[in-house]
Order: sequence, then C-alpha cells, then structure tokens
Amino acid sequence: MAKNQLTPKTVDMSKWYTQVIYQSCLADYAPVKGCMVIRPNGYEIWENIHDALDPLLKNLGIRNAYFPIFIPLSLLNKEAKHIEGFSPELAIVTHGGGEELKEKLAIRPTSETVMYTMYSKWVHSYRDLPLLLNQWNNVVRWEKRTYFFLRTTEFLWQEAHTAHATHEEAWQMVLDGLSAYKNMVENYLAIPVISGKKSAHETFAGATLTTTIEALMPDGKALQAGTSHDLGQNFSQKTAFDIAFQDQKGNTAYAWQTSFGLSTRIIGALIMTHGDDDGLVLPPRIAPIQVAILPAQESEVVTHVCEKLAEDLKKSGIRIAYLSDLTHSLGWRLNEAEIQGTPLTVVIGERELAAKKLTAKIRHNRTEETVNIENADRTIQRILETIQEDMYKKALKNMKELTTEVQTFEEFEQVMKSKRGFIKAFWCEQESCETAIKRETKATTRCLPFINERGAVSEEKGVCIKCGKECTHRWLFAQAY
RNA sequence: CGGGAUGUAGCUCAGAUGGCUAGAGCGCACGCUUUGGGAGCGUGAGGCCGUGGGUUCAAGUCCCACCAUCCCGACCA
Repeated sequence: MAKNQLTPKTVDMSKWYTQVIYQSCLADYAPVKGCMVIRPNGYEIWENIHDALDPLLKNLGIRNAYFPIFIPLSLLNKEAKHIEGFSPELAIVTHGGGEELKEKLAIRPTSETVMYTMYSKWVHSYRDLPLLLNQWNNVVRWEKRTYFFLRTTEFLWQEAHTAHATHEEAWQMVLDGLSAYKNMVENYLAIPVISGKKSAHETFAGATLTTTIEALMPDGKALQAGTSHDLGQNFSQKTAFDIAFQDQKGNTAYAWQTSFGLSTRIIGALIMTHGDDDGLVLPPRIAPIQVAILPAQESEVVTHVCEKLAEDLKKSGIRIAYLSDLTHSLGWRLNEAEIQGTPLTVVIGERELAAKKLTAKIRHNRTEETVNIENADRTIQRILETIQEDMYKKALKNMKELTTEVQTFEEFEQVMKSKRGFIKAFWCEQESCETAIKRETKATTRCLPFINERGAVSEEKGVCIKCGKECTHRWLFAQAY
C-alpha cells in the first residue's frame, strides 16, 4: 500500500522517468541551471559502466590519461567545422585570479583540440603510432534545454582518441570502438542496439564519418547510445594540428585519427528500457546491489543463515545488501529493494527455515522462486545470469515489435503518428529529403545499419520514400531523444 | 531563443470574491504497541507564502517588475 505513487510508465513516460530518478535517489537538480548531482545510487551505476567498459578499451591497446579542462579558444578554432559545431554551446572563462585573461578559455565540450595539440608534439615517426589514449572526464555543453542524464550542461563520459599511420588501421579502430560499446551496452546494460553509420548531416563536427549505436526506448523514441568517429586527416593536417610523421620511406605523412565516446546519457537509456510502474529495474551485471537479503524475523537462526548466505555470495563476487534493520517492517524493506531496482531479493524467515528453502523474488518479472538453502549461493548466481539474459531478450523483443519496414511516405507518417519506433525506409541520401521528413514527421535518420562487424551495409534496389528517386540503402529512422 | 505554466513546511498540494494565531496528507523526531508487502495510536519539531516595489486601515490573496523552475518547440550526446 501507499508506495510513492509513480505515474505509470505508459501514461506519461517523461513524468515517470523523472519520478523514478527521484524515488530511487539516482540524481537531483543542482543549484546550477541545467546541472545535476549524480547521487551515490546513480554514480555507482556509472562506476560499474566504467568497470565494464574500461577493460574492453584496454584490450584495444588504449591507455588512460588526463588532459586539461580548459581549452584556449585559438585551439578550438583550428578545425573549422569543429568550432562551427561547438561554438553555440561553449562555456567560456574570461577571468582568472581576479584578472581578465588575455586569451579566453573554453571549458571543454570535447577534447579533440587539447589532445591533438599534444599529439602533434608526441608523434614524429611511424614508430610513435598508433597513439591510443582515452580519458574518463567531464565535459560542458551549454544546451538550451536539459533533462536528467539525457541532456545536462555538464556530463561525464569517456573519450578515446587514436592516431594511426594508415586509414585502414584507423577505420578498424572506429569499428572496434563501436563494437566495444555494443558489447558493453548489450551484455551489461541488457539494452539491444543497432550499429551503423550516420548521415552526413548527423556526422560529428569535424569528422569525415560517424558511426553510432542506436537504442530504442519503450515510448518509441530512439536514443544515440554511443558514437565512434572516423576523423580522417581533418585534425592532423598541417593547417590544423599538424600531426605529421615520417613514414618508413622517409616521406612526411599525416596521422589518421578516430575518436569515440560514451556518456552518462546511457544511464537514462538504462532507466527507460527496463524500469516499470514500480520504479527502477536494473540488470544484474550493472546493478550496484545484485542481491538484497532480508531477514523476516529477528532470531539467532535466521540471522545465522542470512549472514552465512551474505558471506558466501560475497565470496562469489556478488554485490549484496543485507537489509537487517528490523525497525523497518518486511514490507518496507521489500519495497526499498524494489525501488532500488535490485534484481533479486532473498527473504529468509522461520517459514523458509522450516522448509529449508529460501524465497527469491525476481524484480524484472515479479516472480518468485524457492531455492534450497544448501548451495544457495550457486543457485542464486545462476538465477542472476538468467535474469540478465531474460531482460535482454525482453528488451530485444520490444525493439523488434517497435521496428517497422515501410515502402511509402504515407506508411511512414502513419507509423510516426501511432507507435513510432524504428522505421526502415529507402532514402536517397540527399539532405533535402532528410530535412523534409524531419519537418513533417519529427523522425530523423538514425543510421544506415551495418550488417557485420566490418561496417558493411546491405545494397538493395528501391526508391526514396520522399522524392521517389532510385536508391540502394534502407536507412533507419526514428524520432530522437 | 519562441510558446505555455508554476513558485505557500523536506515532498505533494489546499488556502474562492483581500480580514484575526497560514492548513492538510505524506515524510521527519520521540514514546508505546507492532513486524511475511511501505503497520497503528499518541506527542512534537518544522514557514522572510520566490524577490522587490505598489494599492489598502489590512496582502499568501489585487497590480507592476524581476528572479527561478517545470512543460512544449528549435539546437544538441
């Protein structure tokens, strides 16, 4: 009874979303416009994302480093499209130490320019390549409108920046980075994604090509979950950052570069994808607490069994919370675990001890299982794995149900007016059609899906749904977050 | 930056046509009784009624300005 009344997810997802975040203490608005405080419950999710993704990046040979938060404006100006893309959303420091600065400093909206200034100093020979660095940091983009996790003025992310001797090698890194994201998002966050390349219009400011992983939210809007860019030689050329080196033949060459990032935005996707009308639901591999253990009564035997289980689970590397405060009723504690999105809650009381079974409550599908007390830790581990799989399957099923292939613009409009979701449609790749579709339906191109890990796309014969011109690519459209 | 709305207790909100000591529910603290789905009763703490100005004998209430926040658009990860 009287649990905090959440707006049902299907009624108003945006209200639901904000309420879940407050209820679960993930974040709060900060006393700075557009900024949020990430509270421990939210930050621990981010730490787990870090712990899952960081080794995947290290496997690609990427090492972590740290570059300054301040970027002299002159550096940002070196790549024309880059500055053009970011200047409207820069925060700029004009004073320091009580004096007006001779050169104003931007707070980084992304670190290409500071990092590549250094890359230019460090790269002289083909032997210095590849240079593969990443940083976990904060960036600031002065957006007009903000939304918890999805769009805040300051956000946390990881940005990897690599420089290579050849374009082939760089392109492989673009794909490897994207695969690392897909791997992490699907296997840890249990969110299915579509990877592909962005249209010219949606390409990152300063890149020659942008690849993306796109997730679909239950309300039928798409969320860009991570991007990986082929920067070509746009930043390395002599007129920009001059990342030049001598190749094996002694000729001067310019580095081929990539950059890729994944932000705290993904936590928004996590909340929306799995949450339900009772609040947050987290997949086990990312949940700060994987198992909550609740004693139903205060008795020596019950306490003993609980503590033993807690110990065993900890030994198996499972993150547990022992909710033993009996001044809170069992119901209160069950709700508490539920609100935190804890994947599995184990209740142990006299009833359980008499039957030599534990009651295991599974959050995401609201079911209950009884588990032998003997070797319960192993059974629980298995259940957690099943939960992880089931949550992914459920999300995948939802994504498929919300994906429609259309042949005509009328069908396209129809889908956008009803269920939205991903729409697969032929597009001639001209910006005029892309803009017109967006204006008339709110849908934008999300990507041209890859059909394999090497970034291949399928070629088919068709006609553009907007202009009717013959074309060969079926693009993925959706209204974007 | 355009359109709409809202600022009263920690939270959600009520305070109609101005009127006496500003209220409720939830939450919080304490006590007793409870403990298998947010328990019950009692007591209590907690308010520059967003800010500034104006009208008036009298303003939470009316007028003006400002500030802040939220929602919807355009910009964006």
